[in-house]
Amino acid sequence: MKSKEKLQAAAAQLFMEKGYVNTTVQEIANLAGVTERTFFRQFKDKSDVLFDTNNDMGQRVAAFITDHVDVEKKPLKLAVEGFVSISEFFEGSRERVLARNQIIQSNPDLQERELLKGQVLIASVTNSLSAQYDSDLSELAARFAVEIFHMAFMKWMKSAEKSLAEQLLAVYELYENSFCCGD
Amino acid sequence: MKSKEKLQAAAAQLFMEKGYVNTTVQEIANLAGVTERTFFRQFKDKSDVLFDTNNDMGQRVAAFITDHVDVEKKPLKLAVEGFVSISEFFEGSRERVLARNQIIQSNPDLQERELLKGQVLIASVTNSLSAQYDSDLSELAARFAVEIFHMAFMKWMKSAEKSLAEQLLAVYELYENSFCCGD
DNA sequence: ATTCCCAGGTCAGTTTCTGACATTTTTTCT
DNA sequence: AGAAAAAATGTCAGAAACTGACCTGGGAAT
Repeated sequence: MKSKEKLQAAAAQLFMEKGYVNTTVQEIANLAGVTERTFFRQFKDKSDVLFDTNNDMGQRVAAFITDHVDVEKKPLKLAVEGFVSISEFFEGSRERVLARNQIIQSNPDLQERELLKGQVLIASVTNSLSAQYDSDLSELAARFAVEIFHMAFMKWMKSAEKSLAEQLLAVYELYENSFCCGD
Repeated sequence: MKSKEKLQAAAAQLFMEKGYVNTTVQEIANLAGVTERTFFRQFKDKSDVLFDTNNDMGQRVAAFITDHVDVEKKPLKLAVEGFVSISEFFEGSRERVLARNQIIQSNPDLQERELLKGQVLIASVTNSLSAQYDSDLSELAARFAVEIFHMAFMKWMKSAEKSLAEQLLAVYELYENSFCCGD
């Protein structure tokens, strides 16, 4: 087990036990059996330990989009389908996702970081869309799609009744039924 | 001049002169003629000095929305009009806004904080919309409206050719023409 | 005038984060 | 295998961000 993973595991455990603010980087490092200094070599700051920096999700959604080019289809629809395509990835780890989200919601710093991740996601999706669509249109669609995902994700976490994919489609349909065509 | 304002002025000056990361809270406090301690009494952290906490903008947009209830009108349209209604507020201080934005774009921490402000904005708009519309629909419209504002704002900063209001309507029309009706 | 209040000062301490350099561990090359 | 190179981690010193506890002076209220 690499030290990075050990640190992530240790952090997750301690954040759950005593909360984010009450656990010090010292403690995380100790529990992981390494030095505080190597924590800061692996992660740019304390909050970083909770976030994937590699934008896995963005890559996957972008891949789906580039694999399903279809000039007939509206960009937002395509982007939302991209998110649907990765949604089952979350279904298996509902527990972990919920726990992680609880930690994040407990602290403004973490919320901010989560939002920044959203920006990276937008950039990925924008980029993959812009191979087929106008640049502004791509960005707008990407932003809307990420917001739809965000809402669906929140609803999915609040209640287990629907799958994430279903929530995504539900929000998308809410949009289609209520926003489109005229004022 | 209250110490809070002196600190804000000092911070703005120093951030411009030497950049955000290179200026210390010490220096800001010194230039403002107060102690480091009182800086942290006025602002929760270093970045806080750049942000209005009172959500002025959200209040104004929300006020417009509640003043212009119209069951015929789609919520997104109404929300966008809310943003249009406050857009002239920015026109007068383009210089300041640009300078401030340059500082913010120079540092991830500041970008994150700006994004959190966006969430507060979303909450305000959602709240004002939900007096007339379904709760989920209100949130979705608020999110989309804020994204439209965000894009328009960026374009407005990049070039002075169009007013912010014009950019807003341009982005909104891009949405109307390209997203609506069918897949 | 006396009390009270409160913005600000003082100080000591914790925590986060970085730079510089030493040491260990792993990989690569022959 | 064994030397050389490279990557990871340790050590240490220190700056900067932030907090808690307590003190102080001067203005507002009664």
